[in-house]
Amino acid sequence: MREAAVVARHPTQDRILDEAERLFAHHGFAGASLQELAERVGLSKSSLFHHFPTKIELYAAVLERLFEHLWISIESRVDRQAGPWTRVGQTIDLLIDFLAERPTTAKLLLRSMIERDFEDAGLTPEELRERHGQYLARIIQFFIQALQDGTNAGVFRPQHIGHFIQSVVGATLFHFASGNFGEEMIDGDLYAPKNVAARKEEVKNFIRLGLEERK
Amino acid sequence: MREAAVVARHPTQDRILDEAERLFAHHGFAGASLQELAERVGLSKSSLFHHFPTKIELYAAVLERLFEHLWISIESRVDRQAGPWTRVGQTIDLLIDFLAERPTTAKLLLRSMIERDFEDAGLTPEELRERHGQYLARIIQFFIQALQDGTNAGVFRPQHIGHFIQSVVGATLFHFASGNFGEEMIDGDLYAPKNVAARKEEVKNFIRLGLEERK
DNA sequence: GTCTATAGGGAGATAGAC
DNA sequence: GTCTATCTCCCTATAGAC
Repeated sequence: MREAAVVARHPTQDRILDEAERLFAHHGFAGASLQELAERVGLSKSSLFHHFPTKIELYAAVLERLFEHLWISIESRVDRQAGPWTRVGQTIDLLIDFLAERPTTAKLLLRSMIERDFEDAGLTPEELRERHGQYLARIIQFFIQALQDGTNAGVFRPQHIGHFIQSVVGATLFHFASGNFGEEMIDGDLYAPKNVAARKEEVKNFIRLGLEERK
Repeated sequence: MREAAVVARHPTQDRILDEAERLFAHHGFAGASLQELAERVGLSKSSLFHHFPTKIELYAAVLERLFEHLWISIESRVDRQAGPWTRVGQTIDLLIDFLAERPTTAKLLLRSMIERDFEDAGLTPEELRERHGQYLARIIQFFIQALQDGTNAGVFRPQHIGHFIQSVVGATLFHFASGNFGEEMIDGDLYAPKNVAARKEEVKNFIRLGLEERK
């Protein structure tokens, strides 16, 4: 049985995961080279195989750590006793803070959703769910709960929760992964603190207008 | 000077482009194999090089055709004399129709925005802009114009247009590229006609709530 | 736990006949 | 315009010494 709490890792493994995260985000699973990874970490290529048995396992470990960190960040900092507005707003803030921390995070998360690398490598959906899917499911469930509480309390307009989450995820993940396109849209660095703050307000404002029960 | 209208192509080239579009969408630029492409088209691998000099040129041609078709679809069918609400709504409908037509389109467009394959291959930003950037710029400009007209007419709330477009693009492109994640969210096939229609209403409703000047 | 050496295959691209 | 044959390179992964 996999441990749900933070998995202890060897320091060398963490250095490998850090560099692998950057390479997979920039080049994708197929485009990332273990030779380049080894050089950046300062190891020989074959030493990588001592820590991770295959390339796809390394990729899975990168994603697992990422989803784990995101879940811990949200779970440990959102006030579960607060009202639905507060919980939704805090979750958005923490998600955006997480994406804004490193420019590789949003690209990697987006890739993991649109690509089929695991299926191509022969891993079953069940294996995937046990690895990183468990954290994603908890994050989504946490958000759904806040939305349902708000609807039940009559402060949120009733709506299709799934479509709403698709819009929120699209508006956050896509923005921070959008590269040159996004920089032209907002005419500046996506990751500059003032632009990150502006994005938070944009998304929360959109949520407020979209959710608010009209008086 | 590049011709702005539909570029005439050899039938074989179009068959290659059709299959290449699917392969690049599924596996990414690095992950797509020219061997597999040749087999699917029914040609030998080296025959591909008669029609397209390099893999990256083939990829560029796939994207150029895609952006060209999207631009033509919008440009030829949106009523430029209509009011801002109508133009914005029609553009959203046509964009979603375009994405919904084939399950590969949204993935490919999203990849082209988040990946750096062209830069990695040594193509300059200027070359890219001349190839498919020109169509993207026109589409965005068309949408911006409708938004500005609405704001000037006092029917749209003033706002940061760049951030707003990021939200709209995220809510549409991400949705249709989101694969298993999206299917779990809406509990069904993303491309089923009734779910496509529901997505149109969701996005337009979001836009209406977000743009409408409160009475 | 890290290394050197290498296996074994597939990649993109080219040469040249027809 | 399509083919077969081939080049060269880089890929993931393994073997085995230290």
